[in-house]
Amino acid sequence: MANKKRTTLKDIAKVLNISPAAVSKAMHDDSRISDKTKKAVNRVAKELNYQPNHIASALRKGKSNLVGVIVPRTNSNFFSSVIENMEEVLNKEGYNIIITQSNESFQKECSNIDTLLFTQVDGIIASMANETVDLSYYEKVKSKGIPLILFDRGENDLNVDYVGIDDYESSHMIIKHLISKGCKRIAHIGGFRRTRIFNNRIRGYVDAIHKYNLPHEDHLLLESSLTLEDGRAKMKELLKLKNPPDAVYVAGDYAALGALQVLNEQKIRVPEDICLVGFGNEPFTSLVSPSISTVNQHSNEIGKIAAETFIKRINTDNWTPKLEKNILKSELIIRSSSNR
Amino acid sequence: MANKKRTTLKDIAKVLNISPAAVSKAMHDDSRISDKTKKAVNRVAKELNYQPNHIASALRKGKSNLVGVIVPRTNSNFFSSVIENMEEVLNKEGYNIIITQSNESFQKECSNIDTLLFTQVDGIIASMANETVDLSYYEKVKSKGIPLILFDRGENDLNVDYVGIDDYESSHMIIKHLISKGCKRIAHIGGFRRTRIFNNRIRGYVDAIHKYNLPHEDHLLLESSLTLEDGRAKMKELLKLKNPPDAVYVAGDYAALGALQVLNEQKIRVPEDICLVGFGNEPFTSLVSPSISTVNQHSNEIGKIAAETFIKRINTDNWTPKLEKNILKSELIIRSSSNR
DNA sequence: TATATTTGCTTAATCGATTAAGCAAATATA
DNA sequence: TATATTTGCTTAATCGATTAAGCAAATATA
Repeated sequence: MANKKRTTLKDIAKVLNISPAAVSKAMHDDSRISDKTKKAVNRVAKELNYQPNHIASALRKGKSNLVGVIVPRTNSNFFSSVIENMEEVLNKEGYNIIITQSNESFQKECSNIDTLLFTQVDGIIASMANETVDLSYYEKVKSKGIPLILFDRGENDLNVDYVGIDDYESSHMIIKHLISKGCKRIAHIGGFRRTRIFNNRIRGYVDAIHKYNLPHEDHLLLESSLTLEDGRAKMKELLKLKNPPDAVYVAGDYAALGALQVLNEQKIRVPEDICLVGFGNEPFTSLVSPSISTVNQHSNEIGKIAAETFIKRINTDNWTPKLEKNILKSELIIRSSSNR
Repeated sequence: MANKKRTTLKDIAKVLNISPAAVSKAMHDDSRISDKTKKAVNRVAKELNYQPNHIASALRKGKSNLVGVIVPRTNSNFFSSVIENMEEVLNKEGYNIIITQSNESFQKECSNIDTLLFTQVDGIIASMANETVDLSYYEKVKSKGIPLILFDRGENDLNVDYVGIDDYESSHMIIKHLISKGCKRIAHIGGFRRTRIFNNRIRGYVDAIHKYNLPHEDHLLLESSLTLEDGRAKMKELLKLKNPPDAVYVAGDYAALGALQVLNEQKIRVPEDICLVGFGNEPFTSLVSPSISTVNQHSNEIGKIAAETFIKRINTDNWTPKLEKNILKSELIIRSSSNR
């Protein structure tokens, strides 16, 4: 293979008979370098096909221009869209991202953090695994003094910047919508209470139910892992009640799909007999029949804001303890499953 | 924030009153360093919470231990699963990966390649965008002398290592299956011929049709972008034929879903009136009704082999022109849409 | 006992790019 | 004209880890 050595600043300097330092400054458009020299440097750089050695510059400047990203899984419309938008902002600022997946495993998440720190990333943007309760690894990131930004699955105790949607308010929006469709007994298949976002959805559900004077019964509120399978199981539980609900609000789209499958199998008409609303706007929600009403979490905005928050942090030397908590409004997408 | 400087080899050396060189060697278990010193070094390293500066070592050794990955999009079960398996192999060997998405855009793909080269990756593992015809950017990677491995969407002209499934044979398998279900007029909604994998599926379809003496008519073979929308359009075209097919083999799952929607809308029974088979085993194929028969591409194996091929290449100094072409057997998953 | 080898380290250079400090020539200002 | 400032560079050190070369002491071999 062509193993010709790469061109360095020194090579350019030699051609022009100036110092490497002058070349470096010319490349960075330093005001103390003449236009003539700058032009010559750029010309020779192009001729020799110069590509800066990013590693050398990283070592000298003490920063890698890499941002680590940790997500539960990339294989989800929400996360991949967040990443895409994050990337756009960060690339523009000269940063590249290293994406890692935790697969919802706490252990994998910890090892990802170690990997990213080892790679000397300049910051970490993360959404936590469902399993994660112990925050010591994130404390480790904080103690390194590099920016840590959480999104979607954040943890308030950590005291770091956060971007996400207003889960509490989203629940209100859903309940209000279901009531407008004439629903009188609304059940909630929620996520695990220990995860903040799911806890907020549950609180929102309970408060909205009270606000509108609907029956709030313990067996109408179930906690779930929100997998498709568990969505099926929880829907079956609800159908076995002697007084089943006329609407079900599920805190995740996969579980909502499971619920829908059970309803279809049992020939219960959706939305005529039971209205169904999911959460997350996964693409399949519009593909199944009936299509599932769900909540759009503005993944593009979240990605963009998370990236911008990072940029802001990295550019302020004087660490300000003021945190950015960006809570976005979500959007209810009404489809067949609740549109009666 | 705690901005205490990171511990370096020098710090450890100072504590033990030996040279940084000795510390470095002790860390790497050099045979010329005494056990006593090694133990002491490890003890102090732990005490001072030493983390090696990856960047400094990368600069000195001329390698970054980063592998660049380019995929059309991470938001697909196939690609995210490939990446997951690749990561596992590479992490074990001390490599980290930088994932980038081309979003099926040739231009984005080129800029991703530039980004990765700029980041000094030690190699690139890629699956090409649909748009990509011009290979000059990949030639650039080759000319840098770093390993380039392609998977799934590869291009034979490039003369690089490749991992994928046997698309030609997969088509045969599908046609054979459909014939076993009594189908007599089998249509194919294929991808763009310029992409090798789709061309192979088309060739496999045509040859199998001939082999089994089925009618091979031009209007039964359509070329498509394989999006959901185009799947719908092409299915409508097929239904307008005066002699419509009794089975449709679609070269991608999203397009297959589009086709299914049209069939459902027009009250054509699947599989009774028309059998449907997709390609790729995207999760939703098992979720829609009827569930869609499809082809599993062994994403885990592909990821593993691609990573292993990279490791093999990076560890052989003497460049051997012998290429690895790994063609895996695929697996047909028979579901309701073709099981009559 | 005399020489050869091995052990366990040190010294100094290196990977490229960057930057603080400084210097001479050119230009501006008093 | 004398001094101050600006311009356009150079010199040398630096970011940490690594490694070739080498040296003295310890050990092995003849």
